[in-house]
Amino acid sequence: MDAHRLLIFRQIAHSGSIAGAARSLGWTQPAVSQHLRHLERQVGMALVLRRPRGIQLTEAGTVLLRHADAIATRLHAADDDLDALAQLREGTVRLAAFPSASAALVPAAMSLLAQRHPGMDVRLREAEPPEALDLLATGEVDLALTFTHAGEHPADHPGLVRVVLGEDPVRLVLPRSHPHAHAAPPDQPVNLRLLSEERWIGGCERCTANLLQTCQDAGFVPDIRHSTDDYVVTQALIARGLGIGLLPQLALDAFRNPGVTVRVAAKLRPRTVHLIHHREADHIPAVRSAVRALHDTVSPLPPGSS
Amino acid sequence: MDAHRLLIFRQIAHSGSIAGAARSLGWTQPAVSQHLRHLERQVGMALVLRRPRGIQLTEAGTVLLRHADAIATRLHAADDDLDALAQLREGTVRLAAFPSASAALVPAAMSLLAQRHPGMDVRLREAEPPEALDLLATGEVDLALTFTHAGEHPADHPGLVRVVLGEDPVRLVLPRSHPHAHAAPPDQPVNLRLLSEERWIGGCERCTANLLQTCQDAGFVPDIRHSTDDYVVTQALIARGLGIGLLPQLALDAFRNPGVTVRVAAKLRPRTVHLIHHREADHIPAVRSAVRALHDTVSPLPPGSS
DNA sequence: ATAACCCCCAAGCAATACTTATGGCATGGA
DNA sequence: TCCATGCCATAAGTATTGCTTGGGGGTTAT
Repeated sequence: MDAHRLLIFRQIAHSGSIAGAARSLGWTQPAVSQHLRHLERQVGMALVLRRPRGIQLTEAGTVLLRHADAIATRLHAADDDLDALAQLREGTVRLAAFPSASAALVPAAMSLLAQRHPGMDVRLREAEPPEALDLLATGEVDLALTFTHAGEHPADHPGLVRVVLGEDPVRLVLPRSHPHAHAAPPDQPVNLRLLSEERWIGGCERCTANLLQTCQDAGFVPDIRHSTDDYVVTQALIARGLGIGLLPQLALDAFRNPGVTVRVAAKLRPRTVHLIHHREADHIPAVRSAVRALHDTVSPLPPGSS
Repeated sequence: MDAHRLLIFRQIAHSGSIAGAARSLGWTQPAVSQHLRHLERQVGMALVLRRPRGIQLTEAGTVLLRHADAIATRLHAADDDLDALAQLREGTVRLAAFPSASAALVPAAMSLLAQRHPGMDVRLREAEPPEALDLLATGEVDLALTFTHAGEHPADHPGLVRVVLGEDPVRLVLPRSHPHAHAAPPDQPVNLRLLSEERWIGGCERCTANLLQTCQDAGFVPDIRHSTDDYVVTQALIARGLGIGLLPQLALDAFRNPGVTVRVAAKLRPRTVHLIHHREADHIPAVRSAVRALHDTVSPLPPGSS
């Protein structure tokens, strides 16, 4: 059964004549006539009676018209649904992000997105970068927020595109009572070398690797006493004087223990935050708008553009 | 929304890859690939993600697939319905017939039809020939049984086909006690001239016209005392000796009053029974089968053929 | 009677649909 | 590691399809 011809037949049935259908289709009459003839040959039965003032449906034609109407309705429904997705009255984005971004960056972006497109549905899943990549590769999420530290070159998956969303500076975190906490103006970098005898707190696997690399650049090997990938725990330990550590600005934006002081330090290289998505993301409205919202959250529009 | 491409997309979605869809369609891979590209361009969104081992649906693709499946189901349902009509597991025929045919011929044909195609639905409407033609012309019935007397040439409507179904002999009907009722062997024609002084009973308008013509051929003008188009009434009148008349064999097959005798007579010309249908009737299975059944009822198959 | 409205058929041209040919990329086994 | 195999895409050529043009027949209304 040829769906296209079925819809032409529907036009014929509704307009009551072949010529009428041709008019409403913007065609000539023989064009429609030929389609009808082919359709009737295919089904092996007459679908209409040709009468002087137009056509009249046979029983088979009546039966077929019902189906044709149902199909036309479905096609319109499909158009409407796709239109809703295109105009972002609906649409889902599934996003995987690492913890500190999930806490600080993503909520802001989601809020911006909800404001722009109230009908959209954003779903966040917290995941460390390697897992986030897997989720993206298996299609469980549409977007992944990851980070790399300086010198790290990211593992790439086929079919995925990586764009730099921004830089996340790494800060030195000290107890409020620490001698270096207020030794100089807040914006003057601390020399890490002076902290080589401190007890340090490591973070996640890759953060700890970064800590080791940074200290090596500064000329010493840190004495890592504790390890946690939870920046609340890290700050709690620091506030109690159990060690000092490095934390990215995103984590500090998300949470700040009043018992700690944050300082910039020499040799601290920022980590890079990446946004990863499918090659086709530009052509998926919901994903595209989410990407835009994330970008706009990281680098807000210059003043004057509403 | 292009229904054809939508169904191709459905194949892609179900087979999980463009190449797979091409295989199941018997096409080459680029053919399917191009259709998908055109569809995606039309809807303005990506419908699938191209991944190394095949494709994966986007949100829009998932939405579209539901509609595509619904449409495919409808198309199959349409095929099934038409198939039922083609094979006469279903189907309706609306038939208009004049009274004596309705009583004698049509029930036999309907019974034959029911035996051949138990699922069929035949609907009879009794109507005199002129009305039957109108019903056919306005599409209220599919078939009309009419008759014409000798010399009458039938009014033709455009788009309708008239075929001769058979001849219906006209008989002389006398009271059982009438002098001519048994005056000679039953198959010897009576000379109408001998009945010129009788009282006659007329039938319907056209039957009465035929009576007048017949008598004129025989050389007299009949004395018509009563008129009825009901052959039961006619026979009741005759049985009571209130007149004599002419009746077609079909009417006598349908009903025979024991008080009358039927004779053949010279100059009596049979009436012709016509079957009228649309030009397209051959291509409407239900109508075609009804036409066949009527023919087979009038001229039964020669012995030896089941 | 002529105009207007149906419908059909046949032939020609233009758009579309499919094939062939080729290349890139990812995976899995020798 | 390299090659074989699977997926996909693009470009160009051909073949089919689809629509138009230009006939003609028929019925109805002015």
